[in-house]
Amino acid sequence: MPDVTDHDLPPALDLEVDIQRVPADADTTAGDHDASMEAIVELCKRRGLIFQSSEIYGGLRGAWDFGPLGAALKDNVKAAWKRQMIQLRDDIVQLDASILMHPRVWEASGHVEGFTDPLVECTACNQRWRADHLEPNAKGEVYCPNCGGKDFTEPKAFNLMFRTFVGPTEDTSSQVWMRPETAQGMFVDFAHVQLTSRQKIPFGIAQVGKSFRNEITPRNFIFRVREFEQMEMEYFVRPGTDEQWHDYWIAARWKWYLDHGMRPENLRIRDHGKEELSHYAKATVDVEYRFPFAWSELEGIANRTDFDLRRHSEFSGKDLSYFDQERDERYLPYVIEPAAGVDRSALAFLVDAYRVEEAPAAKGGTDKRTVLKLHHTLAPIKVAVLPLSRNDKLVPTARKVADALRPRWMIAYDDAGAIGRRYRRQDEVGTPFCVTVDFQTVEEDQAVTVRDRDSMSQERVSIDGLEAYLAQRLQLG
RNA sequence: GCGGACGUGGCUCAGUUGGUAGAGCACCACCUUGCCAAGGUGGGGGUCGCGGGUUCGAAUCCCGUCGUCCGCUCCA
Repeated sequence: MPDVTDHDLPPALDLEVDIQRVPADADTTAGDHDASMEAIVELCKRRGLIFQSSEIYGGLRGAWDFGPLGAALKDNVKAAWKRQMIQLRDDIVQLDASILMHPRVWEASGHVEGFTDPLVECTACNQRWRADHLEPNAKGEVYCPNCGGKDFTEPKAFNLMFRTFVGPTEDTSSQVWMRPETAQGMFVDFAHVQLTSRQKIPFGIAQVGKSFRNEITPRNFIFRVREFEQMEMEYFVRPGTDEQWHDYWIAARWKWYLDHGMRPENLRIRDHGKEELSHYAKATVDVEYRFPFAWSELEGIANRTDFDLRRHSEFSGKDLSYFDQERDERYLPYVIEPAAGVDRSALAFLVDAYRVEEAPAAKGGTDKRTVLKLHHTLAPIKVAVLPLSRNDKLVPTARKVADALRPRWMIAYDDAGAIGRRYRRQDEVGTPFCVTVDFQTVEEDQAVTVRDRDSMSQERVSIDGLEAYLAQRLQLG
């Protein structure tokens, strides 16, 4: 086998902040945090960002709806991910595979078997256990670790995948699964995408989409849910270069979170322990965020080896190996997979941006303001246009200013209530800039006041130059 | 799935021993030449998660169900 050349290896990445890497058994306790989960949930509900699914019917556990601003935030997270993963590179292409796939896909992937836990229940104390986790005693009898009872219900298979049926009959031949991860789409379509996009290894396929897992216990707001969205990328590399590429993607993903405003002290990389590794992985790290409830996973970055392509080759009978023309050799690529959760990332960005600060009050002294210091790229609304008061002189001009900016950014227009109150409203949902139209604007200078969310400083800017000014101040991309 | 707590207007809550719901904030309209929330006047909005039961009568008692939180189990 020829030597591995630089051509196959990842480029170096400059990191402004060193990666904080911790061992598998690192403490998960979150400690003090600026925002409580209660405060976040309350804000999301009150401002219509995120609320329970099917609320008028009592809600459905583990399912959440994203309202106008929440949907915009989530879109911005996904767009920021796709920008880094796809738009700014020429070695990664996008895929949008279907949620329903051939049932054999999930046999090959190991999900039919590996995602099924045999659960038994102790008839004495009703505690439930995984049958394969119960330890026999000296006599070889299986007993309940809780009460010592020896009578259990029959093992009941609990599969984390949702099941449904295609076509008019509901029998086993028409049964299909709803995907528990988007990754298999990239593996199953690997050869087709590689060929048609004329990519050479190393290269990647990226996908953003919904996945479904029938979690036993949805918990922590939108952190663990049954229907969720993933941002996954499968990067195919030459065996032997996989560990370098694994390190590269860990660094690249670390950088991405920081580039989008996440505070480094709330972020860390945790290695998986051996018993923690998935059935497909040779090595995995989690990108963890310090949520108010605990350090918890935002993203897993796994070295999946050639497990998936090998299994799909076996199960489908189709050769999924790659032929390297330069080397004149054929091999099954190894895969490095950064797989991030959209919903939990959005939650982490919200928590991280949430501040309660001292702010000057109108009648002297100070006052509290709640402000989401979201990165400009992620803010649902970029600019709010506010006439100083609702007034026949100011409103038409303010409307005109707002309409002129709309084609370029998400704009809010608000003329209800006191100006200070409206600033607070915009702070609360993270709008970076407020533009205020006053009497001086229409009577004298055709200029407006631009107020900065973070510093609360103000600057006078002519209407003619407003768009260019904002474009320069907004840090997007 | 088990155990515990809980579920009252958009939000946060109060509702005494069961007799047909209140507050603050928010919201809407008008007034206020007004730049960082909580001035004035007026106004809309809940039948008490949902279903059933007991009762002359239930937000208040009972059962079921859905949901939330904590712990266990499990897990991205």
